[in-house]
Amino acid sequence: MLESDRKVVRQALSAALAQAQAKGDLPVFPPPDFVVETPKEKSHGDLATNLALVSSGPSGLPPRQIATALVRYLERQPEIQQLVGRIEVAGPGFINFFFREGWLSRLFRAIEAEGDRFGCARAERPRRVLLEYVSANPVGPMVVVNARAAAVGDCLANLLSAIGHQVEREYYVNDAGRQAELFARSLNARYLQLAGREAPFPEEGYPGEYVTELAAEFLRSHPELVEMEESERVAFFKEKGVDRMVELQQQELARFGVHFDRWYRERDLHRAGKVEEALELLRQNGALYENEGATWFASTRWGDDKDRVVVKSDGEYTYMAADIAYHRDKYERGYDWVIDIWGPDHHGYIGRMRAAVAALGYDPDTFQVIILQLVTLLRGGQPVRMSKRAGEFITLDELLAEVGKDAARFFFLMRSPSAHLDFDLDLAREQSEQNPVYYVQYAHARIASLFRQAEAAGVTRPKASQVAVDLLTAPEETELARKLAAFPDEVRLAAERQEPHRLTHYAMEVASLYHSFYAHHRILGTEPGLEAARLYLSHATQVVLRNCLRLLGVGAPERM
RNA sequence: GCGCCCGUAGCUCAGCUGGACAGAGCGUUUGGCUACGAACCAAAAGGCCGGGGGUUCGAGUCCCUCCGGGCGCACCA
Repeated sequence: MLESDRKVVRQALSAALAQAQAKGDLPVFPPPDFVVETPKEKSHGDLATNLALVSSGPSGLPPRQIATALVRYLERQPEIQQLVGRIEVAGPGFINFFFREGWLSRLFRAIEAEGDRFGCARAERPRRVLLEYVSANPVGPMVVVNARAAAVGDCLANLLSAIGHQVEREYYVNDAGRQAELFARSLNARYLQLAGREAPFPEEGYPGEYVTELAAEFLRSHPELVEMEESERVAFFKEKGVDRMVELQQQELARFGVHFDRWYRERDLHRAGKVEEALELLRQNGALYENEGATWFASTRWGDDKDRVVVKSDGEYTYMAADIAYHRDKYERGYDWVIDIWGPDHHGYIGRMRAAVAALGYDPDTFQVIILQLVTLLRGGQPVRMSKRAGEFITLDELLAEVGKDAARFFFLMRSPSAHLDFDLDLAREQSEQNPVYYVQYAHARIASLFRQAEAAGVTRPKASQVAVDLLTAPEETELARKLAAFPDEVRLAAERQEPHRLTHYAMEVASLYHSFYAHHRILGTEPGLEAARLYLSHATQVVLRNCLRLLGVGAPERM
């Protein structure tokens, strides 16, 4: 049901309860939390509520008795009389609402009026959100787990925007740490080797082929580096080599349809003195102390398990020092909701970062971490073993070449972020016609084809206000329409709970209901009123599918 | 040892913050194209929701406990 209709019912219920209590038909108790939802079972009406059930405890009355009293007051309300044809008390004490046909007309008109915006909403309290995700070290190509983070983060950003928040997407580039140093030295070694010099490869360096390719690129563009001082050359690679890697990562993600508003460089954080600043602020807040030559952050005072070192005894900052400064900077830039997507190997990090946010004087509840579980690629039913350190892994580009952008994104978004994902490459590639993504896209393309056919026959889609919705009475028609009406709700739920996978499931349900409708009912060439109504239902389905796929970042093809 | 995630159909997973008979995709079996796309539809088989306690009118969902799997617990990033 449309959210606006649901709101009407919810308010009517609250009013009915208050009136029944005022008149003494029900004892006085504080209004409980209750839900107004679309029942799974269609014989239970268009909307149902558990108000009477949850009132049983506080009132001491049997649920059905409460429900009966509430219904008496509901039926007197003009808003309900207009909207609802029948109200029943069912099961243990549910109140079920059966809507008049007018709701379908309202759905069509809403879709006509809102078009591409159908499903979106204005937030009651819009927030400035900074969503940070992927943030892989700039030392190699995107790997599969980064791709999942990219898909999830991108979709989440779309969702939060859709419910009215102001969202910015950010990628944190760790270009100042040990990994960047190792990468530079690996690049340096390959460069010298290609130039015909003796050069030992660093012990924990990056052995991947891409490093050699990048070295070759530098040898062509900067042959003079051979004569440069070793430390100077490494510094050059740490700067330019990393920059080039970041560029390659940007291009790779762009091919996946993922774009960031900002690539935030850790390097800049250090150069602008923001790490010192942040630590100074912590010091002023009494959050730092010295012990055994190191500087510690007393994070336990803000709920962490143990205190953390921020400046090592050798004078170097820890990774965390920079990260504290980075998160402070996010707040300084004015965001009031900071969301990070991290891998499961970082979950032990949440407590200390939360503590840091609090110690800096910000509300830790505005800081949220989504832990995204890992991906296992399956080939021939067997996991594909990967090791970044050994230089053996499947890159995002390789995945795209194998299964395509739409299938990859859809697969990544099919599971809850907190669940491990098994990605079956054989299924995604060799049996691509079996993929859920094609099933959904097919429904969209099929509707596009229908309208091409209609156009050739000189039939045009009517205005929503002209559709005789009472002609849509078959179960395949009403069930489809009910599902379409739930779209704004689905978007809101997926956004509020940060669960993009709801959308892929919803899309499959809509596609399934449409295919069933299509198989059971002739559209073109039926009696004109019916033809128009079914065309409009098809149009509405297409709008919802397109909007849903756009939120997912998956294409909605006209032909396939 | 402590913390987090996960145990639901043969496989991979949903399950609307506690609701009305437990769902989907893949796989298996069977049927359906001389009108709009068969990348589709229809039907069937398949489950003590890991085990055991508890809270509740009501538990796959919340609490306790045990079992099994994954990942964390650095002056690494």
